[in-house]
Amino acid sequence: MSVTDAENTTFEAFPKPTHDHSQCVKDALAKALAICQVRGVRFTELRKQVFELVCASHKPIGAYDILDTFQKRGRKTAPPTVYRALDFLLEQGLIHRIASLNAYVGCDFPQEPHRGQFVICKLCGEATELVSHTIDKCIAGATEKLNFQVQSRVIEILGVCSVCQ
Amino acid sequence: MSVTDAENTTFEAFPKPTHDHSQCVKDALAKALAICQVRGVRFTELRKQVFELVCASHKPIGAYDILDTFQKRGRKTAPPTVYRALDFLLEQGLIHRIASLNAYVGCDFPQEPHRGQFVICKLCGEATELVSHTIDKCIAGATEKLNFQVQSRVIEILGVCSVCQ
DNA sequence: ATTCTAATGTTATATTATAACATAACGAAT
DNA sequence: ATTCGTTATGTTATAATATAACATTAGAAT
Repeated sequence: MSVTDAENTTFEAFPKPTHDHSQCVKDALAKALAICQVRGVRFTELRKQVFELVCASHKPIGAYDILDTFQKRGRKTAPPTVYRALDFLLEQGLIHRIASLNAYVGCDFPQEPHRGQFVICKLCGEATELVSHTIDKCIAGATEKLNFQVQSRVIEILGVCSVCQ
Repeated sequence: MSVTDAENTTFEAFPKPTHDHSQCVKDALAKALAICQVRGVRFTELRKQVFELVCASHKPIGAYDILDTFQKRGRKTAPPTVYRALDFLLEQGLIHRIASLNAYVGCDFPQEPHRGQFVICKLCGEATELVSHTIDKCIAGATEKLNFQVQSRVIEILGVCSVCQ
């Protein structure tokens, strides 16, 4: 469940190992499908399967992990197939790329475009997404002073989550 | 020259193409040398040369660019040689890695350990380092609520700098 | 001088990502 | 329903980034 605090930061609580993940996947799929329909873009079977694998856990997953899974399932797949599906999902804001891990994770707030902010546990690998308007404002303040036009941002906080401590 | 603003953000003005860069390099080398002496770690010739190449501009540089330069100079070098020197410089906080570019850039504030925050121009490639305590506090606030122990952070802001607009 | 450790050299390979071109599937217009 | 143009996927090859594992060399400490 997502939470919004006094500083106007929205975040998912760090996913408990016991949570009903099948529900997460179901929800994510339903949202993704709806978004693609509204936008008139095609949520093809390939894209759906890649999305499902990315959403299979809250741990960012590598492109080659996805590739391996496809191959283990007997589907003969090459890297571009996976990367193209990932690119589509990134463009639609359905997933995010974690630059510090070269990995991909489902977006918790796909309805509206935003710049991802992540908190990632180095022990269990779980990632939680923040949408902190305070961080946004702060960065906006610093970049305005530099007269810098922001296009994209990478904000990834690595450490140990509450569950793993 | 570094600047500190009302929000307690320290930053270098975006480097003008005309600035006297040889002075930047000289200063960086002197600082690095002093730091290594104090810490009793060896600023070897290889490390110095890699550091000089990283500091040769304010644009983050790739490991293989460094490798190519060494090879063009007639020095027979293999990737691990470069990566080990980069690892040393990273450990000592003399350079930072830019995860979104797979590249390395000199640290503007090597004296004290800190987590880098970068503003990077996609057109000219120049990077400027921020040390914003406001961003620090904001992230600390969000992570405390999650009961998350921060170990490291990646903050990279990409866009168009004042010079390139 | 000897010895231990840290640094570098060397070879091979792992990991992540894209270029370039071929084929197939789909949607729109006739 | 057929044709046509576009988008998506398949296929082959290769580029770009990074590390493992082991050998050798150079420094520092005794």
